[in-house]
Amino acid sequence: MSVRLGKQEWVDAGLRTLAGQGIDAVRVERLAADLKVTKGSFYWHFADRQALLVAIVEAWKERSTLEVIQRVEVQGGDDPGARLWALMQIVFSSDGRLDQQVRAWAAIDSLVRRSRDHIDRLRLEYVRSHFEQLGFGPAEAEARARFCYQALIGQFALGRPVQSQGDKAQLRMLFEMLTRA
Amino acid sequence: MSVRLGKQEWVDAGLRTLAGQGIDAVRVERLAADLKVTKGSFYWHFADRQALLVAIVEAWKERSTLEVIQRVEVQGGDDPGARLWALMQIVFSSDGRLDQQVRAWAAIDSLVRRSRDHIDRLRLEYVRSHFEQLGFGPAEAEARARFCYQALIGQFALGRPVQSQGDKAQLRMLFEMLTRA
DNA sequence: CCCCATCCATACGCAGGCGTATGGATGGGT
DNA sequence: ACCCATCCATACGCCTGCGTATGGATGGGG
Repeated sequence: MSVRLGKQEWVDAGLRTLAGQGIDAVRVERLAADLKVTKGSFYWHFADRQALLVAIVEAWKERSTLEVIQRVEVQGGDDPGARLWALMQIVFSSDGRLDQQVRAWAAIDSLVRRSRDHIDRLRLEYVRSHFEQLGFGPAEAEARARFCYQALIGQFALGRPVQSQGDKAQLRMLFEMLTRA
Repeated sequence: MSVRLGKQEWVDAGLRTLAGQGIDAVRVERLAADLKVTKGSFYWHFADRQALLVAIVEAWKERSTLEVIQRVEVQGGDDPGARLWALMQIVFSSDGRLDQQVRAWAAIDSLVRRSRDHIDRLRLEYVRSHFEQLGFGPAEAEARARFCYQALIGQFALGRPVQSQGDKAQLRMLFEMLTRA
């Protein structure tokens, strides 16, 4: 045999399909074709399709936030302003298709909605802490963090990641607007 | 007979289902059950499912923007600042589920993507004109409008329309941040 | 060497959804 | 009264996808 599969490969394939085609394209026979096996393999690793969907949400929860935070901690340095700017640059130029499809899914499935809410709270708290370190009061930090995070998610939904030089200039304007007392 | 149906009823039912369950739940036999007819009716009015989907996108394009602009023109008054504030209040407290599902759909279907891009340009231009009337230069107005619009779309994706008094206070902070020189 | 655990292929029944074919029902015009 | 256009119901064939049952392949431990 070439390679035996584990649950992980199925979850990864599911995440790829979810990001590109939406949750409804995540079907076991389709993934099996992508992985060049039959669904006999799938039903060895999973009880049913729903079990895969749950595993996909869990994987999204684990990966979606931690990896960004880690990149920020590495690139950002000590200054909270610099860290916030690094965070915005990283996250505003990232893909976001997976995030968007998870959200569309959350609007339909209440289980996914709970996971999304949890992740949103984590991320918002992370952003909020930066504004707090910049000296803003509780209400101000909360509002600015929310606006910053909403603008990010909105950019995902608009389907236009920051790439051009003009986009970057606009992003800098946003940063300065958000950090100006 | 109770009432004979036209294309309009099917499109309306499609929009309702799209907003609540996503585009993949928009299936002709399902809508037929909702409308208490059989799909014999559907295939009288439409060539196939794809024709309905096209009609749904067109209906979204027509309704999604004009009705908001009309409400703003009525409520807003003459002052561009007041009109912008009215726009934000109206639109940030609206539902947004349809908008979100259209965007998730646009991420998959290139035809829908073109319609979405068109609508986004229209709305952005409308918001931008307000900032221009407030005295901001081209680049400033463009950037502020974009962030305002992104924050709105992001709120839709977060699934939390403005309702509480605290939400409203935060929205006011956003307004003042966006309109402050 | 062989046996058992692990992993996958094949084949089946079932359900849901698409599109078509055909026949009824209804109502307005003449 | 009749007829025709409009609209809908019913029934069918087809395909896709889920979940199950069963048997085959592979590889490591006794």
